[in-house]
Amino acid sequence: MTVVTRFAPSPSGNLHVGGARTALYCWAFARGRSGRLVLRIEDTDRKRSSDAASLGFMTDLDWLGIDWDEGPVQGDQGGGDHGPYFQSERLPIYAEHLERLIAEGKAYHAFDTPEELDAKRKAARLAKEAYRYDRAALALSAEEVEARLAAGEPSVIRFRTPDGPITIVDEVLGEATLPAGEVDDFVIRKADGYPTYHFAVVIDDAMMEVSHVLRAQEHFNNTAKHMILQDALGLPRPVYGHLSLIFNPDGSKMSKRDKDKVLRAAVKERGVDAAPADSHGTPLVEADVWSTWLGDKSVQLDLDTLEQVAAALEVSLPEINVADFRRSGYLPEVLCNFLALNGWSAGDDLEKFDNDFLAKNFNLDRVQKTPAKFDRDKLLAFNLDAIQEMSPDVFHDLARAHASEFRPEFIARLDGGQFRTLCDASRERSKTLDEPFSVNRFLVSSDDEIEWTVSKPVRKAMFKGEPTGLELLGQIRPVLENLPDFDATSIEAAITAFVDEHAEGNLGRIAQPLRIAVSGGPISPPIFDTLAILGQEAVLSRIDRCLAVMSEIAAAS
RNA sequence: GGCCCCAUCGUCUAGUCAGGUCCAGGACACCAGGUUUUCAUCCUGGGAACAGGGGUUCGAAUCCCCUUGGGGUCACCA
Repeated sequence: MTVVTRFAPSPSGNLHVGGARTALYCWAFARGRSGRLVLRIEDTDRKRSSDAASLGFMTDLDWLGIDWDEGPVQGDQGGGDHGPYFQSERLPIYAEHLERLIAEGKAYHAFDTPEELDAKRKAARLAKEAYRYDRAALALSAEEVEARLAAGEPSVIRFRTPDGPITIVDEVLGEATLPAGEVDDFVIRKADGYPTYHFAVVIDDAMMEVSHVLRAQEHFNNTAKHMILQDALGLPRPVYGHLSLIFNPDGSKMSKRDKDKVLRAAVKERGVDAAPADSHGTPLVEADVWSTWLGDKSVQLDLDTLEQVAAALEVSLPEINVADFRRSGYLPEVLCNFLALNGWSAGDDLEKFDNDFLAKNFNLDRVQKTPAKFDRDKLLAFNLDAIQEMSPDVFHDLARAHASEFRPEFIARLDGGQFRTLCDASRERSKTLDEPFSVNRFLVSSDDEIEWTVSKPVRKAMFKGEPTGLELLGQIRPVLENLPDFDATSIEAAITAFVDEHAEGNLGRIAQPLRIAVSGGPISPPIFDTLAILGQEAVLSRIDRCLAVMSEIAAAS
């Protein structure tokens, strides 16, 4: 039997890490068994689905290195004999099965209004009972159903759940039996004519010849519904494996809310009283929306707005979606490795592996039953390790591609040689592809944008010692000015000679004042590289301004 | 709350299915030293868990029961 797995996202929102892990497991399971991976878009909720989201999912899967054999066509992948792969295009297929169920008395029309159902649900909740549909529609006579249908009254179709307990068989969690009455007569076609998830998924899995369904644990109980539906329709049953969820370190669910939460906290802490404005001067968020968002934790900003505000305020939002990790400079193979490790292990203390290895070794036996908490620190450590193992050439190329997409100001400001120097100087100290840029923004600032605050390390570097750092800075300026070649090697030679003569060979005495002068703070790549990247003109100009500012401070104190 | 599932260091996990080789191993994080022109990296060392209680057994992290804790679900969302 050919192994066929499927990844079936609903195209609302973005691909988050949990979904990515599911996709990765589906991919690995199929690849390791010479099987196929089907990508199916579950867009039966017309209000929430969008083409942009579908495209986004495919882009993210591509980036992760998860390719699909059947599904929407993108690049050279997709297509297949079991399409269409968008559920919204499969309505005639569902209709056929629906008619059969009704004809056989296994499904029926129901006319309950949402309001009526809501009221019953509330009553159930009040009575501390699980809500179950009361089969009110079953009391209707055939004639009455006909008449109401003919009158165009809105209705849904419900599945008539057979009596008796249902045993779910799952390769990860084992068997579980739901007592009789646990599953009620659930809706299989909505009033708008679209099938519900349960109905579409069962038919599509069968028609697409899916042999193994690996999906999130939130679907575990749904499996009972799917099984009785398969029985009623006479469809084959795939093997199921339910995957535990991925949580934040604090145990909360990972979701976009986390971004709202972080931004809201930052805004409150800094006392920002109005939304920042865009380049045209109009606020990114209208005043009233802004204040309700600030005051009400249940209110969320849309993702684009949220990110624009965060960017304007220089707040870094937690990564939730695959795209976030990409922008933060994580490597796709590292993300995959780490994701695979959250819920599966290779055994024998083996932690580092690539997708190839995963495909060859992934199995359901070693899938963890417990939910995992997502530890960004460990991911970061993995990313660092991967970067340190890269050749300088590879790192440079990846960093350049990253900068072209997310840090264009560095591409614009630095010439090829300077960019290369930055990469070489940053590789072994960078945990992400973004770090050479995020921590070195002073490299692309204009010279007069540099500001100095007299923090403790600055005070120590500038005003302590004999002579003081400030004095040394003044002395080294002409040395740098008179350098014919301003490359890292020449700078190093000059500074080393200077240090031998004026600072007892102690490089730190001058490196720190120089670093502060050109960057505004005590942190930068190695000082020779930093100066070479900036170029002579910028270095001299920044030293001059620094000398002026610091002398004033020294005089005042 | 009903129903279902799960339970090893702070976190991800190895070991559990076939009980002894485990006074529980690895990784990240943490702590203490060291290297280093800052930051970061790097090196050395350290603390850190079988949720609790009952059984079964010569012997239990491993099997059984209870308690506790955690998760899922209870939509015309998927």
